[in-house]
Amino acid sequence: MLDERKASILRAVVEEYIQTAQPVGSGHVAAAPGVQVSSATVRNDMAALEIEGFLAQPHTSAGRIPTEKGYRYFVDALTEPSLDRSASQRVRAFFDQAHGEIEQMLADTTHLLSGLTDYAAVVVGPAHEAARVRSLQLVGLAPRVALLVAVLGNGAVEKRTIELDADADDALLSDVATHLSAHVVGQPLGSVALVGPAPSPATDAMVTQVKEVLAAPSDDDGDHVFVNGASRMAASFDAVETVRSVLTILEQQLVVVTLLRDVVDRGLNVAIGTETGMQPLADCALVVAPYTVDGEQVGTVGVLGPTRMNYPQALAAVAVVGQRLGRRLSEGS
Amino acid sequence: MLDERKASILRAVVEEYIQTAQPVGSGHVAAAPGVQVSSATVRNDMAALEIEGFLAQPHTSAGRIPTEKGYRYFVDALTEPSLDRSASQRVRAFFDQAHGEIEQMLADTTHLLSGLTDYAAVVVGPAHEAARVRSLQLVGLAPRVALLVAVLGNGAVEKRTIELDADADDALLSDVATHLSAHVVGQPLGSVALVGPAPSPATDAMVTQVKEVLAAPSDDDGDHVFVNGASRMAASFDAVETVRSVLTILEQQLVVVTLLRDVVDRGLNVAIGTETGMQPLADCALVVAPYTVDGEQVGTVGVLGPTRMNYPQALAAVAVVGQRLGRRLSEGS
DNA sequence: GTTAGCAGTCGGTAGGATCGAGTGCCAACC
DNA sequence: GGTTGGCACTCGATCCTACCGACTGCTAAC
Repeated sequence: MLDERKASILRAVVEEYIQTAQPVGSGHVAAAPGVQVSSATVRNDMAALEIEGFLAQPHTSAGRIPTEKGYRYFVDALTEPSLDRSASQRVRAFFDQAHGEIEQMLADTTHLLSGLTDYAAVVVGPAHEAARVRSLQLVGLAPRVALLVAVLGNGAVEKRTIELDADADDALLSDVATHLSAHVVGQPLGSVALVGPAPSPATDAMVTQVKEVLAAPSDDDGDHVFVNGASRMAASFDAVETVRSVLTILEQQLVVVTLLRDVVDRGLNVAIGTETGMQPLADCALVVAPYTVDGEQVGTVGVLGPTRMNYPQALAAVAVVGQRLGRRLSEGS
Repeated sequence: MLDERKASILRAVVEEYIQTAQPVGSGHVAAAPGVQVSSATVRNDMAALEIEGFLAQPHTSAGRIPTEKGYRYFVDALTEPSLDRSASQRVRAFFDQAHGEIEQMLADTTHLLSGLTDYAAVVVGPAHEAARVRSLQLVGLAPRVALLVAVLGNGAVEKRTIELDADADDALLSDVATHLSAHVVGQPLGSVALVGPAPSPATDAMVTQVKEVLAAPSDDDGDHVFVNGASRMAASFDAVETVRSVLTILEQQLVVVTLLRDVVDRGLNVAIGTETGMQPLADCALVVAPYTVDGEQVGTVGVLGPTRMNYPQALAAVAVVGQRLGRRLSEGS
């Protein structure tokens, strides 16, 4: 909807503002490669862009800064950005050596992503509910306390403490576990179906109780979120109050998960300012990418930075990391 | 070593500075309860306190602020502080309802502590190495990948991914696990002793391999640290650079663990500014308390705030929470 | 040893001048 | 008609100065 030249001018403003954090004047834009007209012409177009809502002026005699709408246009107009050589080298190296516990790997992924972009990185891990149970075990901790341990197909471990109604020795627990295993192993944790009658009454009562615990949603809503690089995020802002309120968001895991899920569900890969739907993130932008394991979306990676973030780089990094992470997680299963 | 009156004056300065963050003048000190002399006398003593290194003057014609040495004297002179009613009520309520996974409980404890003090809270969990193995299991994830899952006496679960040298079916894994269990269950995870010869050659080779993995220190050094309330910490400082560097520290789990351990090992319950041994924490103070399970120190709780923190409150909160946490964790075993 | 009084210091704030980056507009130009 | 150079104008940022006020250190009296 913007003509060629205005689009170039908008792009020049965004790019310079991202770099300098200073309002951009017509002179600078005219000097930018890709803009071949005089500063007077730029001024005319910038005035128009302001009226149309793409740019704003902090005060009369200052340059322009992009509005949310301006960033949005800029982002939408980006051609598929690609990662520079050294960065993609880092990504490759990381995933080549990645191994071990899934949680550790997801946490390390936030390190990688944060290091690549210099913003805060977030990784939402696969929901345990969706993974198939590979093994189930009951371990007694105290006379009336047992720990239910379920190993899932992707290597995650889900555990629930169970307060038993009656004393149980190891043999009984073992019986219950064996009985449950027969019905639960191979099924997704989230859809634990009916379990048939148990061999003995004592076992049966306990089976029922354990099954209830198993079927109940886990304490943490079954979501696993890893955050890293909050300090890098802090460096992007100069008002400590902004930093504080963003930190408050990042500390609430449930909020972070919901936020990412919302953005992904809306089909976006970037949420700018109020597009995030969170007031404290008005000065932030969120770049996300879902990742898939065996063709199914199971999680999300993302970075959180200032609205004036380096979108091309962040988009490329998030896309590549999401893709590689999904591929890596698909290998095991 | 300070006479009565100087001590009162120092205390008055520290208390007011903690509240206002403004240099404290002689007039204010003279008006403080506990100081019965005129401002002129206070001035004389403050000059002396400055020479002795307890106070500093940001500039001539300003009030005084406490130095590290001043805070240190103040803290050492504190009589065992106690928590106010509503706070101890909160602590009691928390531990009365606390239940479930140990990790979740430790994480919730950081919430509690952060909420009580309005600073960042840290809890270092019991090292898995020290806990006795209650159950051990091997679960196959892929033809040559197995997950070793050890349930520990305190309800924690330790897991290690094992890349097998040879293919293994469930029966073989089960054999190996059974064999290992016999030798490992009941022992501390950290001191997995020799395991006798296995029934069959195939089993034996795998037993050896798994035993190696089991004996190796875990990826995360066996320490488990939970941090919360970084946003509250941020609110205590007005230089974003300070916030950033403190966040950088808090993000490095290993550094945090080492830091707390060092402080506890030195027999301190408060580390002020450079006493922490970390340059970025020069403006911070750390209040810590170890907690014991069955009489043995297994972890640490602490809060991190500005040097001008509310020491009495923080000390009381950390002490009480540490004590209750230890007691709560002792129950189960 | 303590206190009242007083001169002196210095950061913080307010008012005013200046500077300069940047704008909007207009007239000329292609 | 779109583009451009020129020009008057705006307004934040910077610097200076004056001033205020919260302190201090010192001295002399108690």
